[in-house]
Amino acid sequence: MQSKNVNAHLTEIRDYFKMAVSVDCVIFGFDNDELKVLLIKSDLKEYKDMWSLLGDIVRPGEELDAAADRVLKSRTGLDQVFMEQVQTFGGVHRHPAGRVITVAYYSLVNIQHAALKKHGNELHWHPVKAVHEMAFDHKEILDCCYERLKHKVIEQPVGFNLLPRKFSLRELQNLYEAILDVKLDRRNFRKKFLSMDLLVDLNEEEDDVPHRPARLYKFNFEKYDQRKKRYLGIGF
Amino acid sequence: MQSKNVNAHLTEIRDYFKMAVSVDCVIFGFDNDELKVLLIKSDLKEYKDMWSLLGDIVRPGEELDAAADRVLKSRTGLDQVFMEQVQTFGGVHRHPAGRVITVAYYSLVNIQHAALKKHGNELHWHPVKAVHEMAFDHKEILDCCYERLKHKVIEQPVGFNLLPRKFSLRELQNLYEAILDVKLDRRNFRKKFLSMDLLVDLNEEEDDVPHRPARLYKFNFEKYDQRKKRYLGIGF
DNA sequence: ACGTGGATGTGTATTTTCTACGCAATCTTA
DNA sequence: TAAGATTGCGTAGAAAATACACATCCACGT
Repeated sequence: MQSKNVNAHLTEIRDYFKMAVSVDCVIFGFDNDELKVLLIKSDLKEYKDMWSLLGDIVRPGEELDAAADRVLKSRTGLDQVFMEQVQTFGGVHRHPAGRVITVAYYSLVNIQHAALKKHGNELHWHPVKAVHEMAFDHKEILDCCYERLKHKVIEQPVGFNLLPRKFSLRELQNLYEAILDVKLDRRNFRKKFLSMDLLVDLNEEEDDVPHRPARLYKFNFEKYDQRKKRYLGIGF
Repeated sequence: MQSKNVNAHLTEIRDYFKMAVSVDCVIFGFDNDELKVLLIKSDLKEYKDMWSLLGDIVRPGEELDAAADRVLKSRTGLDQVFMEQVQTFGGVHRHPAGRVITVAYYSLVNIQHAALKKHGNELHWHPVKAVHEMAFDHKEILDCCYERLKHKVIEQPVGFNLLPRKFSLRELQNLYEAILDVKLDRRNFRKKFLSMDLLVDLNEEEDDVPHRPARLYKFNFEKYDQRKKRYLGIGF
C-alpha cells in the first residue's frame, strides 16, 4: 500500500477504515467414509434457516490466524489442528450488514474429538457432497476450500488429521477416495503409502469387524516434520 | 451502569468497522533472462527510501480484484493480464497508520508492454533474487507470491504471460530456469513442451543473434483454454 | 468341525514417464 | 573455409505409475 493514499484527506481516510474483516472456517471432518463439514444455522433474518460456515468478525488487535483459531476452538473445543488460509472474499454486497471482507480458512479435525458447543445454535456435520444452498456466499467459499483440500492431499499427507490416531490402510484409502471422489487400486495405494515410510505399524489389529481385521498404523509426524518438504515433481 | 455497558458495546461494534483493507500487487516481469518484480520507493517516513510493492487501499464499493486491477493499470497501463490472489496478511502492526489488512496478488506481465507511469515516484524493475529488505512486511509478501508462482508454473503453463508473443524454446527454457532456479536439460525440456501440443510453430526464425537462429513459436491460448484443466498426477 | 464369504496382505509384469546422453545440421565469425 | 557455438532430433536406460493374480486370515453359518 502506498502511503500517499493513507495521507489523503481525513474524511476519506475515515471512509476507508469503515470496513469489517471476518474469518470463516471450513471445518472438515471424516466419518462413516464421508467427508463432512461443520455448519451452523444462520440466525440472520436475511438467511433464516440456511446453513452457514462458522465465522466471526476479526477483533481489533487480533491476528487473522488467531481469529480463525478462536472460532474453531469456541465451537469445537479444538485447537492446534491443521488449518490453512485459503482465500479472501470481498464481494461488495456479500454481507447485509455492510462491507465485510472475509478471510476463508479450512481446517482438518478428528470428528470424534470435536466436542460441539451448541450455544443454542444448531450445529451439524454435513456430508460435503450433500451441501447445496448456503447463506451468504458460503457455498462458494466451501467449494473453494474443498478444491484446495483436494489439491493439498495429493501433494502432502495431511489426510491423517482427519483420522483417529490408529487407522487401517483401508480407512486411509476410503478417506482419499472420499476426498478426491475417485476409485483407487487397493494394492497400489498400499505400496505408495508404505513406500513413503511415514506409517508406523502398531502391531495391532482392528476389532469388532465382521471380517478379517486389518493392521493398524499411526502417522509418523516426527519423521514427516523432519523431512524436508519433498521436491514437487516438476516434470521438466 | 446499564447505559455504560450499552455504550461500550456500541463502541465495540464501531471498532469492528475501523479496519482498512488494501491490495498489494507483486508484478512479475521477465527481462534479460531474469525474473523481475516491479517496486516503488516508499515515501512513508517510517520506511523512507525502502522499496515496497504496488498497492492501494480498497475503496468503499470496490471489489478486491477490481482494486488489484486498478493498481496494476494505474502503474503499468496494463489490464487483462494474468493475475491471481495469493494470501491475506493481517499482522496487527504491519502498517503504521492503523489496522490495515492487505490482500496480496501476483500478476505476470510482458515487461516490454508495461508503460511505467512514474507519477514522480520512483518505480523500478528489480531482479527478484536481488531484493532483500523491503518496507512493511512486503518482503514476506513477495516471498509468498514467488513461492506460489513457482508452484504454479510447474502445474500450468502460465509462464507465457511473461514472454513476448513470439519466442524461442531457448527463451522459454531460460524463463523456467530463472523462475525455478534450476538447470534443465535442453532436449528433455523441448520434448516435454512440444508434447504438450500448446506451441504453434510460426515458421519464423530469430534475428540478430550471433549464432544459428532458433525457430519462433507462439503459445496456443485457444487450445489451452478449451482443454480441460489437466488431471493432476495423483500418483495413487 | 469345516467350508464359505469377504476382506487383508504381498508380488510381478506391463506400460508410461522421466532422465541421461550422442550427434548431425546450421549460422556467424575469424 | 575452418572453428565455435547453438539448434534440432533421436535413442537407451532408469524410475515411476498402472494393471492384475493369488494366497491368507478371520467371522459366521451349517
